[in-house]
Amino acid sequence: MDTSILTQAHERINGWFAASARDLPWRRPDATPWGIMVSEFMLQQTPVVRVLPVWHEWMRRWPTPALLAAEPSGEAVRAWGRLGYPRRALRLHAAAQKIVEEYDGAVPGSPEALLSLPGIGGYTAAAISSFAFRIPEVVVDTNIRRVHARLFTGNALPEPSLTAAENALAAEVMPAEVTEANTWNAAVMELGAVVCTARSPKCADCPVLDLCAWVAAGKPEPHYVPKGQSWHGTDRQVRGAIMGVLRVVSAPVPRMDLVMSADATPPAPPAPQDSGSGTSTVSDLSAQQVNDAWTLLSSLTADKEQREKCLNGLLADGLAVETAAGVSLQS
DNA sequence: TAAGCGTGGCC
DNA sequence: TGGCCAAGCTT
Repeated sequence: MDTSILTQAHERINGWFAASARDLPWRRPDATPWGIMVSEFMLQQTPVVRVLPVWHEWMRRWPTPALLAAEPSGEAVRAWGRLGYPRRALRLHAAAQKIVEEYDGAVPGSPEALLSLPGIGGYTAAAISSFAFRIPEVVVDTNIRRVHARLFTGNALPEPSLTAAENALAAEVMPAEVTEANTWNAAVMELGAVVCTARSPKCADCPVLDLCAWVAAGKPEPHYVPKGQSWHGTDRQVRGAIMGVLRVVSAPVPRMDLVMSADATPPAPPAPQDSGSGTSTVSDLSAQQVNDAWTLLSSLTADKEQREKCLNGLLADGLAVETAAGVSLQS
């Protein structure tokens, strides 16, 4: 790698970040390691705009790992809302418990300790180390991989799955100086998120347009066809619809109601409990939400067998529990 | 290693 | 309209 190219890329991309980065709450000086960790969990496969309101609510409700750890995991799953991949909420809750038990309630600063927590893999461990503790780990996410693929390799897209070569390249192009390296991690990610996007990149706004190997090569097409995610009729769709019901009801739902909801004679939708004590957050949820979730579940073209399989999967994953009264989130 | 795992906005 | 895509992790 040409060192003068690298030096220019460092200066320009970090300069661009300083001038035009989005003002995100987990990037502010008052952001805590816990707040940054929560944001990293939520941002796994989920866009910033959808994370923002949920992150604020979590920080208001659970400003420390100990406060989250003290609640049932079902509360975390419920508060996860519609961010998707609710297992992340379960793992974040479990991670908070481990932080309390093994790290005295403080998010650990070492990449190795972070990696030992549930739901934290290579990317998230490096990201928390760099963003929260200013340890210049090599951060490699999908945005960074795409920027590297275009700017340095000359490809339209990164490889289908993370390769050793991509990791090596990411390490090679990191600035040597600590502060500059940490900024670089955030800056390249930001560039990929807002300028060097997957579809229709905004090259006119790019601070390294004239350095870009992909542009120099005439923007060749991707060297492979990305395989799309199917959705209609999948287990994921059914699981999501079941979770959608469980999130908005306050009482356990009989197993057979969940399994048979699409039949010719669907059972009545479960009604929300009366608020009574006034302390339940569930009581704030409207009957409309319950009705919508139930309608969605009922509308799916899934047979009894698939519903049963999906429900059992959710129970096996710990996203739901079953008692004599029926199925509910963990409480 | 590849498949499985939610959700909603965008073009 | 519908496939594509988003700060991945786990098995």
